Amino acid sequence: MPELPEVETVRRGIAPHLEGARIIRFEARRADLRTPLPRHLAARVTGRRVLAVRRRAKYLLIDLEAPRTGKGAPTGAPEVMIIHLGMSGRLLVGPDNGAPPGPHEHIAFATDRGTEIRFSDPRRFGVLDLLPSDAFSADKRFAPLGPEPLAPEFDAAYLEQALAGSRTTIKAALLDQHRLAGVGNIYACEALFQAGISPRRQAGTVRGERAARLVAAIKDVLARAIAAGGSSARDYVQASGEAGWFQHAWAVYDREGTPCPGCDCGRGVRRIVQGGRSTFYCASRQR
DNA sequence: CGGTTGCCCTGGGGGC
DNA sequence: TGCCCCCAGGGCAACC
Repeated sequence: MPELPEVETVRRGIAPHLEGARIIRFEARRADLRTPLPRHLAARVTGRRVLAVRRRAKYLLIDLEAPRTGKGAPTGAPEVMIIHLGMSGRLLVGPDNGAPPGPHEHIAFATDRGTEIRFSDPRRFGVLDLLPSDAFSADKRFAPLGPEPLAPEFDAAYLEQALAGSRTTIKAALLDQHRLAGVGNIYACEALFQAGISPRRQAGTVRGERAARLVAAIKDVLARAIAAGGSSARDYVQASGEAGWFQHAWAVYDREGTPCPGCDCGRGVRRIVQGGRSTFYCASRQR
C-alpha cells in the first residue's frame, strides 16, 4: 500500500544505486501493467545515464540524460521515467547475477555498477511511463496535483482555502490529489485521528485551529512514517526482504474493534465506508 | 462544475 | 475440503 512515505522510502533506497549510473540492460516481460508500457521502452532506455531519482506525490521520477553518440554529442532529449507502484508494486534491488525472475517480476533493469532493479507487482496496478522532461509539468497526471504535504507552502492558510465551501467529507477531500498530493487512505485515517477530526465532517468546516491541527497532524504522520521506513530500508533493498511498510503499527487503520489508543471511551475503533473505501476512526475522540 | 460511482487487476481470506 | 465471492488499493473517465 505505498503512499507518499513508502514511495519516499523506496526513492531513498534506490537513489544511491541509480544516480550517476548507466542503464546497460532493460527487460519488460509483458507489454502492460495497469496501462500499456511505452513502445520500444527497452531500446529507448538502454544506454542512458540516470541523473536523479525524485518523487512527486506517489510517483517516482527517474531523470534520464539525453541519449548521446560515442563522442558525447546529444542525439535526443532528456526524458523522465515515471513509476507508480499501485497497491502491490515493489522495487527490489540486488546484484545483477542472472537469478531467474519471480512470477510477478514484470520488469528488470541493470546498471553499469552491477546492480539490478526489478519491478514486482502481483496486482498490476502499477504504471511505468516515459516522457520528455520538458513535457512533465504540462502532463495531465502532474499538472493538476496539489502541493506536497511536507512542503512549507502546505500550511493552514492553504488548506483552509483548498477546502473552502466544499460540501464533501474531509476524508474524501484529503484523498483528492488535486487539493493535496500523496496522502492515501491509510494516512488520511491516521492524520484525522491524530488531529481529532471526524472523517465525516464537512470539508468546508475545517477552518482556523482545526485546519492548523490537521496540517500539523498530516506532516507529523508522514514524517514519522518516512523515519520508520528509513530504519527498515535494508528490508526492501534486498530482493528477499518483505516491504518495510507492512510492519507499521497504525493507530486506527485496519484496527476495527480494538480499543481506541487515544482515549478510554470504550467504544473502540469504528469502520465505516466512505466513497467505497474503508475509514477507521474513534467516534468519541474525533469530532 | 463539484461530487460520486465504477472500472481497471488479482491474491487471499471469509463464508457457505 | 473446496469453491465462489468479495475486498483491498490509486487514478481516471463517466455520470449526475
